[in-house]
Order: sequence, then C-alpha cells, then structure tokens
Amino acid sequence: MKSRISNWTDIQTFLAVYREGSTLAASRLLGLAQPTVARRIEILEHHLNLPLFERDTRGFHPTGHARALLATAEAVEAAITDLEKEASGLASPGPIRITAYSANFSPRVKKIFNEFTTGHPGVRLEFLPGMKMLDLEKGEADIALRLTRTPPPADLICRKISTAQYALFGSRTYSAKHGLPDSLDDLAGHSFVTFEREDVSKVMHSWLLDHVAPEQIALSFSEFELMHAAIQSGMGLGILNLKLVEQDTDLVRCCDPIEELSAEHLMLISKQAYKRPEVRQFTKFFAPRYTALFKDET
Amino acid sequence: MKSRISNWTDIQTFLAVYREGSTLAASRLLGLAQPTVARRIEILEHHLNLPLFERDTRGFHPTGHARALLATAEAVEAAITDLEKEASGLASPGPIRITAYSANFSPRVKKIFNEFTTGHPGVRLEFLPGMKMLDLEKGEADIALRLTRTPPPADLICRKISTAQYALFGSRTYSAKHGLPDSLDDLAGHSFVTFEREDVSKVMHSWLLDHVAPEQIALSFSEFELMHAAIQSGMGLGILNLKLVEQDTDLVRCCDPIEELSAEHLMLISKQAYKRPEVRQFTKFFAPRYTALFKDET
DNA sequence: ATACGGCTCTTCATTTCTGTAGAGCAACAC
DNA sequence: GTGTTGCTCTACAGAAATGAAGAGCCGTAT
Repeated sequence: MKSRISNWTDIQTFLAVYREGSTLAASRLLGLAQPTVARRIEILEHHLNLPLFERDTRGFHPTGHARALLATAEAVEAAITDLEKEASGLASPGPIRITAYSANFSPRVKKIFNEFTTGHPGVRLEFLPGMKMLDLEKGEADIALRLTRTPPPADLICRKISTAQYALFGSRTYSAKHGLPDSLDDLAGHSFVTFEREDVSKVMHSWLLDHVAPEQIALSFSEFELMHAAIQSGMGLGILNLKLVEQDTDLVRCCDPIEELSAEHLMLISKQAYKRPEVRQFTKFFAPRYTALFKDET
Repeated sequence: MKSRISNWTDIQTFLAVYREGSTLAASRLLGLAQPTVARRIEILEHHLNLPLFERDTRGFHPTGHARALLATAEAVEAAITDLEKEASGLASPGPIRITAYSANFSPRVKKIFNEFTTGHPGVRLEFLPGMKMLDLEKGEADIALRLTRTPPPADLICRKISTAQYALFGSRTYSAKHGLPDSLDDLAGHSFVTFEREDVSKVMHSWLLDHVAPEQIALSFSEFELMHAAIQSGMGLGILNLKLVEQDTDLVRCCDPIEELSAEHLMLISKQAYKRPEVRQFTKFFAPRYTALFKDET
C-alpha cells in the first residue's frame, strides 16, 4: 500500500518504453542513455510492486499490468502537457482578445479600453468585431460581449451587463414621406429592411416575417451596419437596439420595446483566459465601467 | 516555447511550497532538505520561464502566475494519485466480486466458477447475491449479472447473455385444487402471490396489479425466494423466469411468455475492474459458458 | 556460415543532485 | 533591549543518478 511513486518523471519513461518497445529506442526518444531508462523502469516496478515489462533479448514487452496502467499514465502525461501549454501561454502572453458586435466598440467603450491601457501599459488588447459567435471554449477569443437569448455554456465566466431591448425604428426622412406606425397593429402599408445571414441567429428576421407580409420587406442585408444605414436613410423601418440608437435623434421609435426580442447582454470570459492575471485585472477594471454605460440615467 | 518540464516531480515540489508557504515547511512535508526544495523551484521557474514565487525573509509567496497554474498542477497530482491507486489495486488484487440475483448462482453456474478457479488458482472470486442493484461504477462490485429493462450506463462493459422471459406459473398442488387459467383473459377467481420491495424494480408487481384485482393477491413477499417457495407450495400463481424454473417439473406455465416483462440478461463489468488482467481472463472464460446455459437446446 | 542490426546487461568514471551546517534577516514575545 | 522562532541563503562534502564503453544474445539478411 505504501507504493508512492518517488519520481514522477518515471512515468514518462514508462510511456516511452511502452510505445517504443525497447529501452534503447526509448532512450533515444528521451535523450538519455539506455541503462538509465532500464534502471528507471526497474525503480518504477519496484515502487509499484508490479512487473511492467517482460525483458527479452529483443526488447521490453508490456505485461498485462502495464497495459492496465497505460490509460492512467497517459492521463498524467496529458496533464503535464496541459500545464506546459498553460505556462507557455503565461510566459509569452498574447493580447487579450475581445470579440463583440462592431457597434459595441463605440467611442464610449473605446474610452474605457484606452483608460485601461494607460493604466496597464504591458497589457495589449485585440479587438475582433463581428456578429459571428466565436467559440471562447476553443480559444478563438478570450472575452466576448454578447447579446444572447440562450443561457451561456456553464464553463464560461459570465457577468451580466444589462438587458438589451429592441424596437422598430424609422428615420425622420421616412416619417416625412410615409408617416410612422403607432403600434404593432398598424404595420400594414409600411416598408421594412432586415438583416439575415447564415452564421448569425435569425431571431429578429423571423420576428419580422411573423408580423409583416413578405412583400413589405424592401431590402435584406447581410451586414448589420448596412441595415442600420438603410434605416437611417429612410429606406424602411427596422429592428434596432434601444441603447444603440438612443443618441441618434434622427431615428424615431415606432413601438414599445418588443419583449420577445429582449436579450441578455453579457460579458463572457473563457475559464482558460481568466486564469491569466491580466485578464482578471482587465475584467475587474472593465466590467463595472461598461455596465455603467447601460444604466438608465434618470 | 521550448519550455519542457524536465523533472515532473518538480510539480509536486511546487504544490508543496504553494500549500505550505515556505520551502522549509515544504521540505518537511516532502522529506527533503530545504535547499533542495528551493533549488527545484528555481529550476522549475527557469524551465517554465515564469516567476512562481516571491521570496521574502518569511517565506515563498505565490505570484499570479503560480495561482494561474495551481489548478492544472493539481490535475497532474490527481492523475498521479489515480495511477498509484490503480497500481496498488493491481499489486494486491482483491477477489473478483460478482453480484447477481441469488438464483443466478445455480449449480450449473457454480460449476463454471469452479472450473475457472481450478484453472486459475491465484484468482479468488467473491459472490454478492441479492436483488439490490449494486453500483459497479462506484466499485461496489466488479461484475454484475443482471436482468434489466433499461439500457445500462455507457461506461460499463456489457455482454448480452440472453433475453429473459417471464410467465405466470402455478404448482401441481394448486392446479389440483383450483385448476389453472389457460390464458391471461382467464385470471378471474385465482389467487396470486407477488414480490415487492422498496429497493428493487416494481415492474412485475405493477404488471400483476394491472391484470388482477387487489383482493386476488393472497400474499406479498419481500424476498424473491419466499415467493418462489409460496408458488411451489400451491399458495397461488406468480410470475417467474422461464429459464429459472425449466427444470422444475412441479411448476406449470399458465400462459405464453409475457412480452412486456421480457428483460435483457446482461453481464456487466466495470471499466475500472476490466483493466485487471484476471477480470479479463475471467470474462473470457465465463461469458461464453454462461451464455451457453441459456441457449435453447433444440 | 557469417556478418550485421538491434537489443539487454554490466562496469566504472563522471556529472549532478542532495543533505548538513552555519550565517543572516525579520517578526514576535518577554 | 534580548531571546526565540521561522525563514532564506551560501558553501561544501557525500550520495545518487547518469553516460560511455563493451560483452553477449538472438533473428535475419547475405
């Protein structure tokens, strides 16, 4: 029972011999001398109190016990590899990669980034604007600012920023020509623009299809900015985020916020990234300031 | 990037220093000299190219990097512990623990066990008879012979033995006094015995309640053997396994096998146990012979 | 039949690691 | 103030692990 492995590295040796089939080949793999490898296996066998290999003039052949332990030994190796990877990430840290819909990188938000960078000159930030949902868990980004209607994966760190609300908007130009609807029951006869793209959630587009006739949809865009611009130029009515356009006096809201389109506005951080001290610092600095932007000023 | 950890044991040292807060305390924990511990940390820091501790006249204090690596380092430690545990299990193997319903340990089955034990004198078998479902994944047993109507957990090794069929049986004594029903439509006026217990599936008991009136149930047992004996002594009709009673000329089947009670007869082996060579050997020996017992002899 | 390649062992000098001992520093109790 | 405790270092001698070299075994190709 008192079979403690005194030298963890011996497991590496074990794996090398198991895979190569001989201590000589293993020694080349490990950059050691052959007797060293043989001795280490001997020591390991002694510690575990198990014969691991049958010696033979043409090599070391794993016993049933060795086969039984292989998977677990490989788990140790994998854990070591993880550690090395993580350490090398810490040693030469890449920038903190932040993904968000382009409009989230507004002047007021950029100001927060700048303040942080000023206070932490060593830390670089990288921005990945776009509608596409990058996979934080796969390491495609470190932090995401997202509007989502589904609960986020459990293994992401998550801070709630606000609840985003949506409504139909039209520009004053449009209003002058066609007037604006008063409510959602009054949409007949109006024109609409929409946003639709394969790799992005279609919730808003679907909502529109449910409430207006297909022929009312004047234009469909695959870039959100283009749709936004189209609404501004008076080409039709469209769904926009209340906070996003609250500064834009040219756009007029045509209805109450559409509750079924409301989304959680979250700041998501991958667990892996959150281990990095800079990412922690950044989060601590950024989250409250960013949240404050979305607080209703009374 | 070329930051390979040359000595895996250094991670143990790292954890000890992290936990104890000083190289001196860590050295006591590890049974090493204090300078050795300090040197190993130095080496590790050099390999990882990361400062892990801030030195101070009253101890080693972890840096942010050390904190970031802690969880992963502990994963390595856990993997090592697993390996040690598994090895110590292989070194001093306990018996192969086999759980099954008591009647499964019939003379014909015991004969197979005996043949195996004769051929493998070093391997001990332990029998855990009972209706209760022991949890193989928790290590309560190594092998289970089971009748089940639900698919088994994916991480058990599973061999199908047969499909068990059930029907109503009555003894000749009972038959002489009250006659026997011809089919399931003919159950009125007969008495029944049943088996019911908290920790065991109630499928058969429920079936009976669905097909006969409550007052027809003469007796309810919490031991399967007692119910079996009650049927044999003519106290009532009851549901029994066809294979179990095929040798018993005193019992008469009253209906066709009840399809909705059919169950998969499985041999289940925990993955953990299956790593042990003896368990593999036993399975290879036992499974085909056991299966043969349930083949219909034409 | 012989030579070669690939392997395991053993031996021994050498490198590397480890432990002991002691100096020095800071915090704390008295 | 002084003594004590707990810690980090450095220096050096002894212990342990390592590598180089060589003997020997076996299967195979020539």
